[in-house]
Amino acid sequence: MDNINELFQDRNIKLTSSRKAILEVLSNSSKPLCYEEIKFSINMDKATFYRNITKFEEEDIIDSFESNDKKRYFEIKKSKHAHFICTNCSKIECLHEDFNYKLINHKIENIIIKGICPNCL
Amino acid sequence: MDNINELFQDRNIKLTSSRKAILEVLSNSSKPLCYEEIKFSINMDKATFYRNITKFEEEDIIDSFESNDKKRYFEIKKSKHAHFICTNCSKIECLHEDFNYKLINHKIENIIIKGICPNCL
DNA sequence: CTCTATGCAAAAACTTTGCAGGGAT
DNA sequence: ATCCCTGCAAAGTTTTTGCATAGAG
Repeated sequence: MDNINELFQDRNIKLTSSRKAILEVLSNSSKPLCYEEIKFSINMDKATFYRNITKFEEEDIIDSFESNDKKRYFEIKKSKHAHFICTNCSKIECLHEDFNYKLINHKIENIIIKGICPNCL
Repeated sequence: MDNINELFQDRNIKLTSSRKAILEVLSNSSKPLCYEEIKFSINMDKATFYRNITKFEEEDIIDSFESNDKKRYFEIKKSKHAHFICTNCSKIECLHEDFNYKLINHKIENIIIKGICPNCL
């Protein structure tokens, strides 16, 4: 994401420094992040954080999924890809392979594969 | 599952009526169930329930996954299949199609696809 | 100026843990 | 008799809500 401001144009959402901060952290990260991790970089109340996250999801700016550690992880919406979550070490991998999934009449938003990662095997 | 008692043989786990009850409810169900739903059929403390669920997972008797409603859903371990979870109505579908997923060096335990189901589309 | 966003504190929702007593083998 | 299981109550974790104030457009 070169210009976060673009995301706020044409959307029913106000540009605040909290929101900018969240999106900056997420777009500088190569992997999905949870509240704790984002909070580490920026100072923001958790209520504000989650309210903004909700807004971002409504506006189709980010995706989220629950990981093995019960936390929700967030990432900027980009080309659809699956996530592999290790149920042993909780590491999250982004999988860019093609999964050949065809679900007629379903809209697929998110694919999560849980299992044991190479390291833990 | 024709004989639940078989599951307890050869396993480091005692056959108690609580455990039998959980497995009976799960094996009579065509879909994954959460604590609330199982609790509806049988009377058992939630601590006991979750402790037994943990044991069952350790012993590879059941599988679980988190759904859209933040609850954990359980089912007797059977042929590997994916679950589709509707992020709108939270309905869970078991998908028996082949997904053609090949993840070298990973052990796949669970595949969850989130999106919008035909009904909600 | 108006309407939405923010921070704080408290609540909510699901799951886990401590502890004393009960049950399986 | 031993060790694991159970129920109750209380705590834990992540996320959500209410309310008064601050800030964006």
